Amino acid sequence: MNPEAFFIDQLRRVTLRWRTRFDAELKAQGQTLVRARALVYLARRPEGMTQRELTEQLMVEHPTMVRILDALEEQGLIRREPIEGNRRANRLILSPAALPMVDELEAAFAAEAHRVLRHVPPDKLALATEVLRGIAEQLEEGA
Amino acid sequence: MNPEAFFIDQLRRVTLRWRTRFDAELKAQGQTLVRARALVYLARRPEGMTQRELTEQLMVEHPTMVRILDALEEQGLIRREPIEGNRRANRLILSPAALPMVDELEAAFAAEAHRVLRHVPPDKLALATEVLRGIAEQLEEGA
DNA sequence: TTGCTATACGTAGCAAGCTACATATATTGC
DNA sequence: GCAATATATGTAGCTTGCTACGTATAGCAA
Repeated sequence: MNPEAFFIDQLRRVTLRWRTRFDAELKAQGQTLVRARALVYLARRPEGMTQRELTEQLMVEHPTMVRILDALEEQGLIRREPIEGNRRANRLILSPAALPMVDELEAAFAAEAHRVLRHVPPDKLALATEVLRGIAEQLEEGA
Repeated sequence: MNPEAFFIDQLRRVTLRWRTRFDAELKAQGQTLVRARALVYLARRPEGMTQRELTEQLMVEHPTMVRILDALEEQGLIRREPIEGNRRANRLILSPAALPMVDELEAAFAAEAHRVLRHVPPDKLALATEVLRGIAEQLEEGA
């Protein structure tokens, strides 16, 4: 296998394994990786944000977001609130009940990330990150 | 966001964007990224292999593989052949009709990979690959 | 040989990606 | 002001991941 193909294989491998591991860890709390990410991003913005903004930050397509939010709303962790003066957008607000869970999720995420990445020297991690960021931009330019 | 979290975000971003792009390119041929990968691996082994072997090579779980193979069999590109002396395993065989498509797919994959990765210097790509491989192993050890 | 365990494949059902299409509301340009 | 366009959200339906469970066959050990 050529180096480019092998790189792509490893990418897929790590991304999926990470998701699987984290989903398994969160299962007890009834959460998943993406839903946890959504909650964490929302917690950083107490004044709330629209679905569109959250969709961009999480880098998913909007139908995916709709379902994530449906699930979180069902769990009583967020609500979609009408925005005065803008009847097509919603403001997403974290329920007070969600705050302790968000702290737990954030801690679990950081701990797990560190457990998985602890053997990677910081300079190599930085370089790999930079390579990935460059590729992502290349992909998003459509080029 | 801390460097570890940012790294993980970039990982997900690149992996998904790559899959989306490649799926879109293959749509005209009625194929997808995983199915193409399956065909390419099978083409490298004219004597065929069992589902278990292919499952390991593609790094998916076996129910995922079952569905991929169902689709490919439906398209007439492969067949599951009984193995003499082993009544539980199947030998997967590529149909002769699939060979030209496999060549196309392999060429498309290589071309697209190169288009996306051409701006990454080989030494950096190698380093990033090595980082990813290390992380994957860490993840697979369960540690 | 008989029964336990391991292996190979399959089915069911869920989550999370995606595209394509639908609906309602804003915005903009004439 | 009205028509055309753009934006925000939602729905439908597909693929690909996964886990959990089912079934048949192989292998091994008492």
